Amino acid sequence: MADLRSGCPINLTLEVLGDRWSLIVIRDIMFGDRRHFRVLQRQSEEGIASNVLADRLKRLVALGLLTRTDEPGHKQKARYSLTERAIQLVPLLVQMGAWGRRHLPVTPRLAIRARLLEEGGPELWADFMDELRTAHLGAPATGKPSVAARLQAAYEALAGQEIGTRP
Amino acid sequence: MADLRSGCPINLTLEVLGDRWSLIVIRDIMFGDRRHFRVLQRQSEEGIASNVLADRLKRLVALGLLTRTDEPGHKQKARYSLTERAIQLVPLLVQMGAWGRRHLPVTPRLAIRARLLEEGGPELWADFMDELRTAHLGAPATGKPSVAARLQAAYEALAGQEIGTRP
DNA sequence: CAAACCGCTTGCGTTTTGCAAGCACTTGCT
DNA sequence: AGCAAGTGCTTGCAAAACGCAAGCGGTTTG
Repeated sequence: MADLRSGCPINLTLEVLGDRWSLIVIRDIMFGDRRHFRVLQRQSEEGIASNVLADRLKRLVALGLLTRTDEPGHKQKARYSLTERAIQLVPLLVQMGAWGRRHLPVTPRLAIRARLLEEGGPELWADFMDELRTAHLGAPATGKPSVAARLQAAYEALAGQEIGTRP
Repeated sequence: MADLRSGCPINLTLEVLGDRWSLIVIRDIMFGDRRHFRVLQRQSEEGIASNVLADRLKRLVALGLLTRTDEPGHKQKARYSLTERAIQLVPLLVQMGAWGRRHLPVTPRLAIRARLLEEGGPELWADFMDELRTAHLGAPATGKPSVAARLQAAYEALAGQEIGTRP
């Protein structure tokens, strides 16, 4: 992040996240709880190439959006976690989901989480961010019912329906 | 937009806007009221190349985010306007500005608009969107005090201060 | 002890980007 | 009338990024 084009907030955000893959990686770690390289690569809906994934992980760690730690009890397993910085991207990702859902040809199965988060409003986002803090930063649990679990349940319910409704 | 990687709302938004220049162009049209090619190119803070600008304008028109019309009374002048789709990007751009302002090395002069919009909240965004509708879609004016003017005034006030405060 | 798995690298062809120059045309000035 | 300035955009070319497939040195598992 040496040569910056300008100090405009929107531009700077674009310089950090304005490519086709960085936010995909963050999305999968955040909403899919995919914390390991192979999982991020192979369970990716979009099919990210391993060299690109490696590059993005390195870059996001360097930018302070992810941290890389060794998995305890497994010498070569690397575990990626979100930083506070990345967790604060939740409202941005929600807005991206909201806009995409309104204006682009989304599939219902993949849009359900976006819809729930959008409808939940800022309070739900804050709960979800707190949950991410316990999962990724080791913050104490709040004891509230899990937002992630609700999102996942809705997703699976729709994935089940889909067998009957789409070929 | 033929071959899509997946139907996830975030991914689709990224496929449309996930590059280093598309949102810069929209930002300049939206907040800087730059509606012509040469102005977009030469008054760009970030220095966009003319071929990239041409490509992005074409692409954004094709995607339904901009419209291109001939300027009345000037045969070769083209005027770019935001569509409703693009106007609905306001909340997303506000979130991008908010995140960038918190986490990246912004310059105060360029961050002031982001700050005002962020602090104004959804009501201010809605007013601003209505204003964009009158400016770009020919919607009737609301008669409310102009948000764009307030943003511009704040920007200029800070640009004035800056002469004394930064070399 | 072999097979599966781990994060990641390498090689290579294709696509996108960035930079500078320029083009056909219109407008404004004198 | 004539000419400079301005209009949106194109072209040529080098550099960087991307996408794909294969594979590598190590670890863990059965």
